[in-house]
Amino acid sequence: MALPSTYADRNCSLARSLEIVGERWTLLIVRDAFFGVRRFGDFATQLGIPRAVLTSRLKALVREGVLTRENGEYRLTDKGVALWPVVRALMGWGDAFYSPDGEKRTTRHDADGGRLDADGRCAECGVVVPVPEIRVEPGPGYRPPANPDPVSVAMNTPRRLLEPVV
Amino acid sequence: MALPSTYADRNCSLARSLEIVGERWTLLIVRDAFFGVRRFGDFATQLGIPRAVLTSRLKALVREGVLTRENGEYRLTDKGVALWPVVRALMGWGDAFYSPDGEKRTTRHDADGGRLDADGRCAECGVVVPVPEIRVEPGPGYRPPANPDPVSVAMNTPRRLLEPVV
DNA sequence: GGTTGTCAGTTCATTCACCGAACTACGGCA
DNA sequence: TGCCGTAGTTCGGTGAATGAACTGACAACC
Repeated sequence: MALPSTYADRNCSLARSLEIVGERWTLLIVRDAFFGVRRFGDFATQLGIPRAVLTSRLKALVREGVLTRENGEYRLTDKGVALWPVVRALMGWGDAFYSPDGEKRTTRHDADGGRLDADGRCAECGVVVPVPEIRVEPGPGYRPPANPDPVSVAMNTPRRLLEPVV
Repeated sequence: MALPSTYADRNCSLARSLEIVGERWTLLIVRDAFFGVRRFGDFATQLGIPRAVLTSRLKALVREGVLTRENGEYRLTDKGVALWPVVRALMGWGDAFYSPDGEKRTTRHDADGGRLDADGRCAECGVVVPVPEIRVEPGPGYRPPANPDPVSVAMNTPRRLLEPVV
């Protein structure tokens, strides 16, 4: 998004956040990182994003401390992992209003298999499950794509968040 | 944002949500609506957004059922109010990483004055407070602007969400 | 050593969206 | 009738996104 740097309303953290993650593609890159995508080429093929734009976005995310870049792999930092409630809230809203057959992805507590509610709390044990212990799997609203690329296939296989797709 | 309409990953509600609220300015307009802004001119002055862009965004939000337009006033629908967790999550992340003196806005349960946690739950009575019963007031990280416009002044006065600024 | 392939990123011409300022439409109202 | 405020629209200039082609580094293989 890149609101004007001399932004009028400096008193809103929403505006501040959007300066970082509000630009086009950025939050989708972060989502892919949660789902285990780490390599430049995998982001590019999964998102269909122009490579120049991907380069620019990854640089910005590394500069802002949302991702780290270590020997060719991009990974979420703690600051990046802290974006999970944002991703969860947006996925929840989309599921609620644009997915008539139910959520497209189900999240569970990997340890006991309990479903997670809108706040990320496990229905079995009641704790707010940390991101690395969340398992994601296709939900009732999921529709398999016609020509899936290998990265998408891996992403839609039941898996824990942050685990590499390799 | 307006991702290409022939979007590759139709299986992600995050992408679907971003098609609606991911464009530049859109979420700031929604935030203003939560804070009681209802009139075209008030959105324009408070956000400093080009009027043509504001027209386009408001039309899109009405078309998508996030806002209604009734005799010159734009208001959040239930679908729009359902975006509150998204706004709250983004404000929380910005507060956590870009506001060293603490949150810029504090949310309370208007009935008993209890602080709300990250999930919107009242520290006093423990319930998840419905949006119209949430009171917002400047927090410890708030910095009064130099030349505040009347709309900003009204928005930064303690008030309940959705109450008109007039 | 040379060929082939892959991966990560750059370059470039085109298209598109945003920007700011000026302009229009329209309803009060005196 | 003239003036003012609100809510938009129009328009030329500018910057960013797009997609395709290109570069350069590196490794495997023969």
